[in-house]
Amino acid sequence: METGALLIPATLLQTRPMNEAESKQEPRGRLSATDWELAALDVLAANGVAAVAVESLARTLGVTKGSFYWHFPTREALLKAAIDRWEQRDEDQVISRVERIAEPRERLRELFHRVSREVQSHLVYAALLQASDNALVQPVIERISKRRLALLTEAYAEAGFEPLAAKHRARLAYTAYSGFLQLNQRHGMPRMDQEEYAAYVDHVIATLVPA
Amino acid sequence: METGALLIPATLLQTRPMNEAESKQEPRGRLSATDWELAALDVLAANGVAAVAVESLARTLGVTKGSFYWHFPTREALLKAAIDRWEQRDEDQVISRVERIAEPRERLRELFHRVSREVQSHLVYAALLQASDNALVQPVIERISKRRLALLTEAYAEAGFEPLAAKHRARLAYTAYSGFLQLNQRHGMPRMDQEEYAAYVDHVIATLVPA
DNA sequence: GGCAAACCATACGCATAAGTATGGTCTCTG
DNA sequence: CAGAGACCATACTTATGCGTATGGTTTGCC
Repeated sequence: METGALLIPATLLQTRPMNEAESKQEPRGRLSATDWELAALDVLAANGVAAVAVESLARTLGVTKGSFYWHFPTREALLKAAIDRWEQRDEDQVISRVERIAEPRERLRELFHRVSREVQSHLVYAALLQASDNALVQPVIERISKRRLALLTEAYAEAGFEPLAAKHRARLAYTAYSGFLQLNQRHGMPRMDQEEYAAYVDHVIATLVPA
Repeated sequence: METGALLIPATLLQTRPMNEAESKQEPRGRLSATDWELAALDVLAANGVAAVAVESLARTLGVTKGSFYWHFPTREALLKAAIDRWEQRDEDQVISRVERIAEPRERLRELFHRVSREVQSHLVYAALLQASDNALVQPVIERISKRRLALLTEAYAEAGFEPLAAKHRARLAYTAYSGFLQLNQRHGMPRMDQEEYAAYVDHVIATLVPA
């Protein structure tokens, strides 16, 4: 049903062909709405919601505002389009991918590992969390939280937890996840290296997933 | 151990005498720098860092900008003063208070309970976390994170954890804490009622603190 | 090759919020 | 009770960033 590497957003891995001098001005002919959305996701992941500004984006795309307002009526529209794209492309695929695993404990372990594998792929989510007071992103992260929480809760329930205990453990796991994102991306806490990080993930799994 | 009153910042509980019509304009004579700092902490807790604006603050204090710029050279100065006040008043007291408990497991449990007792008292910290990209608050939350993480790590180590395991468990506990703040204050996730919340805290303690 | 439509540049308007300049009023103290 | 310093109001200036108006250039297509 799905193809392999779709888990990781193209924008985050720079899969998009880096044809001309990508650093700044890259005058690759005309632009489409999609180009703007991808660029928006890039700066969203790198610098947060507030950094998604039309004049700034236009500069990095080698054009001016005039271009932008042909493709989008407003900045909000771009933000919404970009977030929608991200949400459907990444979010839905993580869910559907993990949901297929029958054994609940294995499903949980896989979920934790997936989340940990490519931290980069969660920069957008971290940025959205950070800007959750924004009227546009608030419903998004609320929706995503509900969905992921439900996934976790069900897995724990299937793994033998009492309904309430499953709910609590799911909440614990999910808050640990988003707290980790918040404290590691772009600030705070001493950054971990690769093996320390792997060891940490193992510890989390050992602690939060029943043997 | 119900000394909890000191835990909760005065600003959050409105301990300050509510002499005249506090809702809006409250013309209580002249103002001091401290008044501005307390008011700043109020809106900081209620509406985040961005909401700490001088004209807005002036309105709620019943004065104009002219007053503000007599007490402070800049908005940043106010923010720094307010955060400093909060950090020293609240943060130091939680630490020093909990550090006195000799038994490590009891110390951990007390820490979790303290944190959970008055969610209100952590609105400021949640607001700071949210604005951690701000150049002023970034070092603050970094400093606080290090301190709290060290406290947790030491407690786990004393409780018999291997050094690395203690570090990991501490990180897990701390990220769960800040993730919880992030997802509950002012957005996201369905709000919990009182008893569900208490049950959740118990679950967290049972899961993260060794028996 | 010429005309629409798609795409873009330039030059504005406008709102917000910080910060400045200047002069007023209160209050304490000698 | 008078003057000095503390406190505040009013009226600016300035910077940023969204959005608009208008016209220019490119591209697909007959």
